[in-house]
Amino acid sequence: MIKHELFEEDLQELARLAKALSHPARIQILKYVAESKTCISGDISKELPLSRTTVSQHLSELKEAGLLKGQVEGVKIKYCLCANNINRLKTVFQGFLEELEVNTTSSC
Amino acid sequence: MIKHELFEEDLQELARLAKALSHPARIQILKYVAESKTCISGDISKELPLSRTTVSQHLSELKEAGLLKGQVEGVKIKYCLCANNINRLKTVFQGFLEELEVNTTSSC
DNA sequence: TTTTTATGTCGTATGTTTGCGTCATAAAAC
DNA sequence: GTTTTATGACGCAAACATACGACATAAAAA
Repeated sequence: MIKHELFEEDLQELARLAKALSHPARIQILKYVAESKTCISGDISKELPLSRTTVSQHLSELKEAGLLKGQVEGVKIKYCLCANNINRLKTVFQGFLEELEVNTTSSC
Repeated sequence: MIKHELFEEDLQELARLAKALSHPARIQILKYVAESKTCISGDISKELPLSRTTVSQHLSELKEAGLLKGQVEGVKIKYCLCANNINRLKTVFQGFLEELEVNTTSSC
């Protein structure tokens, strides 16, 4: 009995994406990968005030959400944004934010 | 030792807002309040596949995040979007999404 | 071939979220 | 004044998230 499934799929998708962004470490990772060309896993860990293990877990979550991909390069792993899903993220969020905008009549 | 506080305040703010949107019930509530003029607490509960108590808790979380306000009207409580903070939400998210957009060179 | 380096996985502790029933309260209807 | 209606607050259980040390693995360097 997973209550999430009782909601419309588009609500679930937006909620899943929002959840991926719901921790400052994951946002910092996404920003860092976006702005750096290198984006090696080890470099990411060094940027954050968390243990390497914990960062690795946050990386997995972002991979799970489809926002990142990792490519093996010898011993190292090069992470990069997954353009398709980042674009999907934008579409979904912008659509939602516009829906909220339209009726600012019911606001206070 | 709250690890969240080790991150920059702008990352924390975005994460807090994303967390408020990280459950389909809360997204449905925001959409419903945005599109309906009435937005009585009881009506909201009836729209969702959750108990009234649980919906009330989600409403509190949205209030806590500043996205909603409730005005007492006799026995009933009328909910409405909080325009200021909804706009803040838009600014913050759009800024973030643009940052990700700029360097799609480092993508795959 | 041994050691070092980069990384993921596992187990576990602690903390947070979700979901709901029961209770309390206060306005409105009777 | 009693009952009904609408609602939040409290307390609890189950599920999930966060954080990390210890271990495993596999490429590269020595």
